[in-house]
Amino acid sequence: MSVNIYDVAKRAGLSVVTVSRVLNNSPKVRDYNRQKVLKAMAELDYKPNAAARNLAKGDTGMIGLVLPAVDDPFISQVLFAVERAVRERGMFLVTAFAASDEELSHANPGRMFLENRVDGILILSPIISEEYILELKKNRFPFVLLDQHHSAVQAPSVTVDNFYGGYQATASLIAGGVKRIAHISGSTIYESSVQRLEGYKQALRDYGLHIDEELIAAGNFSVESGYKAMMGWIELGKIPEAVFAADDNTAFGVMDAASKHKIAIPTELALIGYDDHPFGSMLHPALSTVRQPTAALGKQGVDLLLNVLAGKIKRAVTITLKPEVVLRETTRAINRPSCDPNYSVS
Amino acid sequence: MSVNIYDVAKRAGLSVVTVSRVLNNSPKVRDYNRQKVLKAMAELDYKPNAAARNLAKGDTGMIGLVLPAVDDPFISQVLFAVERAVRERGMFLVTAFAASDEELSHANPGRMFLENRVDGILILSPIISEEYILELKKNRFPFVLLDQHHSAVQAPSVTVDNFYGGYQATASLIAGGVKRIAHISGSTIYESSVQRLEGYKQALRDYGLHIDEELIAAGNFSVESGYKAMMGWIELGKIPEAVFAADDNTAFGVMDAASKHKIAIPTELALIGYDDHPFGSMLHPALSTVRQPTAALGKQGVDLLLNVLAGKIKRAVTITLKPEVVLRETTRAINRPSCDPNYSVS
DNA sequence: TCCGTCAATTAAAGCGTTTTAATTTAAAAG
DNA sequence: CTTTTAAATTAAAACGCTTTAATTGACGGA
Repeated sequence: MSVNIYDVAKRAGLSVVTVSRVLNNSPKVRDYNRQKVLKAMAELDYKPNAAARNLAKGDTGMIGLVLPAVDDPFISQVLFAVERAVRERGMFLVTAFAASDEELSHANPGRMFLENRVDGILILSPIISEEYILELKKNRFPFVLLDQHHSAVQAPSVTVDNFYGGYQATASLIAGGVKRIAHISGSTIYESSVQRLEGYKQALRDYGLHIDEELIAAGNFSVESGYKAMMGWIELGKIPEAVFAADDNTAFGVMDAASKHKIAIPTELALIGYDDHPFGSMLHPALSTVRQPTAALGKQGVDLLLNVLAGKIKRAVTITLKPEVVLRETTRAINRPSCDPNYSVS
Repeated sequence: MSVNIYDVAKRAGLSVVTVSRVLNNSPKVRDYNRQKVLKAMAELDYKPNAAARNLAKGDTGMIGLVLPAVDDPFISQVLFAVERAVRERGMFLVTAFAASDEELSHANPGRMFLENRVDGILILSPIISEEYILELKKNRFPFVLLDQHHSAVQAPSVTVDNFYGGYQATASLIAGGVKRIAHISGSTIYESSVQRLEGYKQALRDYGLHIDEELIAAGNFSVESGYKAMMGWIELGKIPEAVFAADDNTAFGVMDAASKHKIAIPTELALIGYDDHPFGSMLHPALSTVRQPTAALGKQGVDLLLNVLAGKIKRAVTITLKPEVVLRETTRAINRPSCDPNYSVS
């Protein structure tokens, strides 16, 4: 049916091993013969059979990525970075989305390693169950955790320092000369939310500012939660001078509420988000934010997994990356006149 | 090293074929024996080797998806739908993102079929080159086009009726009692943009409205392009009564500009976008839009490809799906008082 | 009791590669 | 010109499963 390595060998007048060597660009093939093989391949339109190669070599050349099925720029960016890194290493990416934790633990990712479909998996889902991770460990299936601290279980992982991000975001607000700084948190089931909140608190403490629990609202990484929190403060007549939102979505909600009540940003209200959502830079005023190293997260995650696969990793190493504050127009920078008309809104 | 089918057979006291039959749940295994096999598998923690199965069966159990690496809800939603459909059919999804057309044509997707990594591929990228498609056809590699009309090349595809969407969006604006309706198009290199524009024009014609070329702005599916277009009309003193934006991003830009100039939506300016971006429903006012059947697109795409793989498809069929107008607060519906204070902005 | 039939099982070949070990060829050294 | 060494090639086994064809076994009818 389809042309195989024997057909190529016959056409080239050489043995299959020579053909195989060319396929795996082994150095021990005379250049003259290599050309003959290449020519035969081209003439026959030969395509190596991946299954056969995998079987013989004992690996799959594929990496699995488990991630939540949510349309979020952070997730997307990491996904792109992982795919690119995997591709650049000559491998392929198999994606397994999980709508729920339940689905995640049992359906696809399970099959992915139960059927030996991939050489190893990366797990981006923040709500992966400990049980699932333990199962992977028990089965000695290679994996790396992305952006999650699983304190209970030792596992190789690449994370982003959310405490640092929260601290820096708050500090950059403080640097604008503002004192009553509110925070709208993300869902507290995520460790990242908790860390950002802690960073916020620590910054306030370090700069001698009061921590007002009434200015800490519980959000859930949604536009709506930001809108509601801000509306709550407005209705209470307790409008903060600045808001550190747990993510940009939340910040967009704050902007929406502020715009509705003619609260000028950043003169009356300074604002900073988190995640560097692409929309942020297009709004007027443009949203200050904390940019996560998504590209590095993806790339280093893949590298770490590859090292695990190569057996180069002894213990459960954790790589921690630092996010970066991006100041745009919703914050008042130190050197920026706070009443510059360019920064007033509508 | 790892436990294989022979180990299971030995443990169960049966032959490998019986074990294989159980694996493929063939009916011709006595239930008593099936239990023995299952028990042995569990005891030995047996995991079938996918490569070996693929080699023996002649397929890979994998579907490839080629798509652009852009963070866009439409893309994400189709991706989720495809992954789910693929998973539900017991297969796996291999994703290949392409940052550019160049990268798309030559790098990953090429390898995907050159190495027989997948049984077939779905192509979501709107800017796939004709050359690439022809190469797939020439190689008789099974594929299905998603959301793209490739008039030049006959190929099985699932598309969404953008003309219809543009027409309905415009018609819904007209139904609100508005006459001077502007349009901000998407990049005209996309057939979808052209179709939406044509639908818009046809609606104007059908309702006896004048087509004013000055009210047709060239956008590119970005917040910025919407902002600029709207600002352009404002500066020209030629503010339309309504805008049909080629996508929600563009509409967000329009809202931003309107808010900056205290133009009330929908009383002074009615607005409708396209794509049903999750943000749209969270804004105040909530954005009216055209929802694309992303779930159906993904699912039917997979089904069509599977039919192609099964050899059930004779000619290059094209399935066309219809989008759906979602009216929220930025449009004035017929039965809705156009001056209701709830709909005025800031 | 024997034979035929059907169902269930087994033996063996094959899927397309890689890889180890053995062999041939070429080149260099004596 | 022979021998030694290295380089390149070849033969054959292995990877783990599926599948075709052959075999065994059980059962009922004559």
